[in-house]
Amino acid sequence: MPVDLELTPKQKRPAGERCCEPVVYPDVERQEAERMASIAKAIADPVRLQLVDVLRKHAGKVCVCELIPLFELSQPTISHHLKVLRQAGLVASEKRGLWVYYFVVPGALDELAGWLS
Amino acid sequence: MPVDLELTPKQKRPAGERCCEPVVYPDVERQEAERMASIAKAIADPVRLQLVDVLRKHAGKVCVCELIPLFELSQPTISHHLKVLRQAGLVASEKRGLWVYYFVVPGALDELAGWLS
DNA sequence: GCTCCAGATCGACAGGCATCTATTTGAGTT
DNA sequence: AACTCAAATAGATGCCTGTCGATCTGGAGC
Repeated sequence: MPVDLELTPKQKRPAGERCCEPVVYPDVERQEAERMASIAKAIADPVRLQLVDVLRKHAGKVCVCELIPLFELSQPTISHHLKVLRQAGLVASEKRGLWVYYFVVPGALDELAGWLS
Repeated sequence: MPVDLELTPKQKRPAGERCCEPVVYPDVERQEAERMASIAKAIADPVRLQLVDVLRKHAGKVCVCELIPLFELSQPTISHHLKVLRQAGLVASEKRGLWVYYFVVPGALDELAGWLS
């Protein structure tokens, strides 16, 4: 995403005319925006948002086999969504015997939550 | 997105065995999840996130011509991103003479912000 | 009317994504 | 070793999305 935050000089405008306030620029830097956007992207799917919701509300760690029947989706699809969440750093997993337990990474949502509020 | 929140019966498991807690389900209903996911999707792009950031931090309304030079992107691309934000109900616009002014719709981020915190 | 400018829309293209079925992996169990 | 089961991976498919250049729209001013 080629975003440039070095403010490029304002476009020429008819002499003495402005359409609004002088110059406006984001408080949030590009890197920060990219980080938060990637978190937002991870929860930008209803299934993933609900997965995170379940994991958050449930204090402990939750087994994948408990998550699958919550949705009318195939096991690989749920596995895929969990992978997306893992790669975004939002959740992590731990294998115990045959089963794999997922949990929300503490603080992972904080930056975005802070910006939104 | 075919998400079913009617909890489907748990899968069969070897008698007397469970991998974890009985049953877990989301606090957030499907409709709610879809609404919040669509908001998340709108800010799931660094450019759009920064656009919202500018509009939020800047109390008043901001002219499109002020937004364009903030990014190294073509005018149609910025226009497209603003349209996405508009369709998500996150921003609104108002035409005054030649120029179009955008602003954040009050409260539009509240539901998602609340869930995240 | 004609011209000029700001912004939106159109059409195209490349890359990304959600979903599926089929298969593989890896840990227990017999 | 052979079998079973949970979860991950692979590969395919159809749709969605970010970007661009070109064009359209509609208000201002001559």
